[in-house]
Amino acid sequence: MSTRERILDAAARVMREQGVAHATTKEIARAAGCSEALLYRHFDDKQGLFMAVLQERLPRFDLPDDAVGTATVADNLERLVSGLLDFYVDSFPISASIFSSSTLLARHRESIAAKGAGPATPQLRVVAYLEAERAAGRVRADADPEAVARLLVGAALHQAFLATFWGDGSADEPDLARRLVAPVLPGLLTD
Amino acid sequence: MSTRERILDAAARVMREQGVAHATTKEIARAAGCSEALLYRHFDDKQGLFMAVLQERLPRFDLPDDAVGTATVADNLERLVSGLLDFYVDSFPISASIFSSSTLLARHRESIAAKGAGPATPQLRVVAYLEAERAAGRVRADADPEAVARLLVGAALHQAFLATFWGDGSADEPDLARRLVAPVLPGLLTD
DNA sequence: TGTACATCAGTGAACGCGCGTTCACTGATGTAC
DNA sequence: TGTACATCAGTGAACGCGCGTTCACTGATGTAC
Repeated sequence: MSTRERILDAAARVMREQGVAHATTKEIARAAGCSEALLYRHFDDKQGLFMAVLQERLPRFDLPDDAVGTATVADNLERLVSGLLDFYVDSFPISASIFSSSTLLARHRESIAAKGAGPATPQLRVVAYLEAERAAGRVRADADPEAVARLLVGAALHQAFLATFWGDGSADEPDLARRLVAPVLPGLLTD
Repeated sequence: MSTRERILDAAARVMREQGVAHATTKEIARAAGCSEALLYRHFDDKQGLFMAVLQERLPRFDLPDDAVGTATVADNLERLVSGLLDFYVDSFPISASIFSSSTLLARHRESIAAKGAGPATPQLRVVAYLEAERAAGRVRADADPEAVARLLVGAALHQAFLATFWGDGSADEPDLARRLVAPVLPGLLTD
């Protein structure tokens, strides 16, 4: 693994485990097993390193959306929510760092605008799935895909918020994804 | 307004507008219109000031729960979600500060454990409302109040996340609360 | 009433420390002839 | 093959600055006699 990658891993790990306030150049270098000086051979400055972490170490949310029309909608949604739970629990601690500084947030916002992706991506994926199922006739015509997507995505984010707050992998309820999907099914499925 | 309150307001404002990374003693004192030295007449140290902000300047979530049995469940839920949206949009920026430092998070977690309240409070309030309505026979016996509460609370948190990210009061959709409530009603209401 | 002292909110200036950053350097590896 | 030089990943030590914190002090207000 290249040095640059090692440094990014180390920075992400420190941010995740100790918080961005403790992510000093000294601490990151220690975690990467190198000198502080070496950080500056690979990144312009500390903010540049943080930006690189946000761009390259925030997990992407990928769903296998070839699921349209296969299995049941309930099963597909359950797997989707299960993926959302993993995604947010994983990414929340680093995502939270973005909000620690208005200048970092502004830079990240711009870099997001430049490329695709962004914080609404997971929601958009769920909306796309639901609309595809609606087109396929398995979801009611009068359903509100965006509202349903917000509910499911939101619940996953909320769970990540609580898990990060309590530190443990708190409330790893086995059936959580299924329980979260169940309440929206009656209004969603065609008869 | 007492000096102490002015300092707390100033610190909360800086944290909200610039992020906790910019909330230095110099900046807080400037915002409060006093000397840095004065901060230490009212708080032990900077972390003590931050703790006080978290305890005294994070809005409490209060719902008027005398609504059980009155109006319709749909209307009550809509007002509840509307309150949740305001609450999270308001509190998110400061809440995010908690995660910037593992030591601050640990101290806050302890102070939470000592008193009541905590990040699960909004969810518990919604659960309590739904269970009361179920006892009153307006919510189906086979409904899952906790899952529904997580969906609604989560969607509100998610909205606050996006709004804070985009900086504007982004997506102040007029009917959002109603749209978020609608998808869970079919599985919730008794016939 | 004046006078002497106590109290207290608030400050300017300094303190030391740890931060982000730079610089001159090293030592290993590659390359030309 | 040896030799002279180039390249490049990496570092120790220093730099200046801004941070959190403290201290001796001020000036206004209250209080005792």
